Amino acid sequence: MDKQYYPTEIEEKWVKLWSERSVRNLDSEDSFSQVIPPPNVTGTLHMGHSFQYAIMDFYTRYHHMSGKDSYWQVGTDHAGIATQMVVENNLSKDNKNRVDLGREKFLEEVWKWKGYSEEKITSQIKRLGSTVDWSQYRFTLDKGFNHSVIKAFVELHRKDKVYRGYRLVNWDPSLKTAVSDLEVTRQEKEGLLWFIKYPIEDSDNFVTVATTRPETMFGDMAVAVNPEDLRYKDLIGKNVVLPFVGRKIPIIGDDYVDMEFGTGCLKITPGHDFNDYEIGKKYSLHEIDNQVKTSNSTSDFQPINIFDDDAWSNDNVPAPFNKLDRFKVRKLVIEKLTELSLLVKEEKHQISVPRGERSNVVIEPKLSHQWYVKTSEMAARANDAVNKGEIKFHPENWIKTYFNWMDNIEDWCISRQIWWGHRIPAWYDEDNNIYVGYDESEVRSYYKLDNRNLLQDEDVLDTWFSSSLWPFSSMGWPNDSDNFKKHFPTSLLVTGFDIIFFWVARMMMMSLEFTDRIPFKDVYVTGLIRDENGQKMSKSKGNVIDPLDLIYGISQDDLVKKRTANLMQEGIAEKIERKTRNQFPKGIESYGTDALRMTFFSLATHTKDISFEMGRLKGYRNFCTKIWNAARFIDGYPESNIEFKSSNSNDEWIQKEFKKSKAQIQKNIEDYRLDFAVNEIYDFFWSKFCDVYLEECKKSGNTANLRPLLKEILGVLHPFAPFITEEISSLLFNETIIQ
RNA sequence: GGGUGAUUAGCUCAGUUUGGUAGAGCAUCUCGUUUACACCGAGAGGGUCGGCAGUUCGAACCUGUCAUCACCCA
Repeated sequence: MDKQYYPTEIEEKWVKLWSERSVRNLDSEDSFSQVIPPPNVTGTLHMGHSFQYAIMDFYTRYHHMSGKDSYWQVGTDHAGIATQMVVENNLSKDNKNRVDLGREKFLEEVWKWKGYSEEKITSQIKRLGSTVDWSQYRFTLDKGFNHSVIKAFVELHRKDKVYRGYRLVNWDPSLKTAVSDLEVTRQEKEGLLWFIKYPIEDSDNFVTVATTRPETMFGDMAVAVNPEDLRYKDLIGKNVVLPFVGRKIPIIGDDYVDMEFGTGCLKITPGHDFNDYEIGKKYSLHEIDNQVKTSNSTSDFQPINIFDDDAWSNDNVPAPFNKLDRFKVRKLVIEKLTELSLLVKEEKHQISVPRGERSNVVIEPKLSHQWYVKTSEMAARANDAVNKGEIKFHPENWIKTYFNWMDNIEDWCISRQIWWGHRIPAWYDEDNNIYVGYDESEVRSYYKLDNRNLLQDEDVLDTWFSSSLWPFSSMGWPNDSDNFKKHFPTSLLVTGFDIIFFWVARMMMMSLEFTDRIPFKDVYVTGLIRDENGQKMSKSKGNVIDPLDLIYGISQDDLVKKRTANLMQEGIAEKIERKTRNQFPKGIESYGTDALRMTFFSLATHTKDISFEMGRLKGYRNFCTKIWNAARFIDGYPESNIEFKSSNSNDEWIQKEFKKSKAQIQKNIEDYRLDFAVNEIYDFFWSKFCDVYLEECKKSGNTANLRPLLKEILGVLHPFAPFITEEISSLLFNETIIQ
């Protein structure tokens, strides 16, 4: 044995072994199972993935060693919007774009990219020593998956739980697709509130409305005031004349209006604001002959849309304001209102700007036809399972976050106007009648259609729709596969708190809907890995650490190169370089996978922000060396008992301590407290086994129990540090720990 | 506006259903190269546990309140 432990070569040997065969106890009837949260095929894996996979691998190995058939479902996610964006960006470097290529050619390009990314990702998962079952690998857009997604959609539709609706959606004007509420992030910002005078019909008076979005005035269909508001009470029922447009719009009274805000007069733009939409619907606002009317019949409601798909003004907007980008429209509106002396003032105002999670472009609420999942009934069922304790969150506290969202859940918009994804199995005839089915011929027979022309919906499904089927679909559902029968529902789900809504909740709803069973029993919610200052790791902050660089080490120059390559923003490279050179004067040393794993375990506390700090890693690297050297020392005493036989007080003491530690570790593992568990094994091994027991053995010469004891300890240590324990086991005992 | 969480040693963090002497890793200091290990050993320093008030024989922990920060939902 070398004097020091050099992990990388040894690890690669075991990586090869574990990735070529599945680590399973197929004969066992006892199941432990989990599914990997399938990583997006958008690129490579980061610290957060490694962190979670370390935990998943821990439990897979732990339960495997207890004799169960421990099954870890592996796979990747097609990640619709995200992946399509990556490929589009790559194409744009060659001055090509999606539309020119056409749907078919473009999809070929995406599949090519998928292959590239998938290979990187799988090799990374392997490199961490993850004991997934590679023979069962799935992709969320493979043929079988498509079958289950179509089935899910069609069944939901036939149960009246999926419907097509025409309403306001969050529209991303750069991606030109609808996105769900969850895919919109809000940014607090100092903005302006404009006060605009609208002339009252047949009068010389005005009402002044306050708005943060003057450019939408062309879509205004009413002015609302609070009926209790003495200032405006008498105006209710009168009309104002919309400047530039001449449209007459009513002044309505509704207690939704906050009298304190602005002037107490609210312009109502149902086509471009979610709240206004609700008010517009309530009064069934509709335009006839340049005059907006109210009615009692909801079907009359007809919002005015003033923007195209790219958020440029359309023909409902008069010249010179039409055919312009929305921000130019705003500028021009302010200019012209000023000229007409209709602008009273502008005031600083905190606004929250909605942006697309992926594109970072300002979201424009837009009227369109989209597909929706009815969620209320499904959510109630999922909540039931949580309330009954069938599904448990660890830490328990996340249950609050879960309910906070589930209790206010809205219908889920699942159609996306992109190309990469599961095409929606809906067809339309020339009269725009809708037919939903497995394929065109099934549709024709199901609806008993003549040979009328049918066109399939161009849109694809939200990625999270397919992800929500992952726990059962990845195991073969709707077919009754062996894996599905044996390992579903799964035992454990390890995932980040950031996707409780996106994913965890939706899996619960879908699983109960389609299998009548919960998808998993325990949900281990992890925090998010951040840098040593608690900052999110991101390319633009230049603080990203690649887990592989911690395993292998990296020179300062290479690290700088890596962090400054392909930056989106200009001029930050220098700052990043300075910071990086300062923080890593000698680059990053090689620490090995076991040290990284144990560092992750020690960080798996009940906190949501996890600062990754090199000191920890160093501590566990030292620990690995300690393990190695202890084994090397013991290797020097070949005379040995076969089993531990207590013959003096030192033996008795260590036996007692070991028993205590084992019990403590087991409890911690069952409680999902790997931070406690790894502390315990560290303390036992170093402070008790090495510092006390080993030293006593040296003094007394009673060394016959060292080998059997070490062997037992290696077993306990294995799920924490699989590589070094296997290596020592094979060197000293000529056998492997994991069979 | 509603909700959640955080504030403990120079740094990063623990503090385990139920209050009882404040812990770890890294960093620092002293001594030590006696054959497992200097990625080591022996030892040391370092904390009014965010502030205030309360409950209690006793509070980092329970209650109230204030402050600062972070995140989520609208």
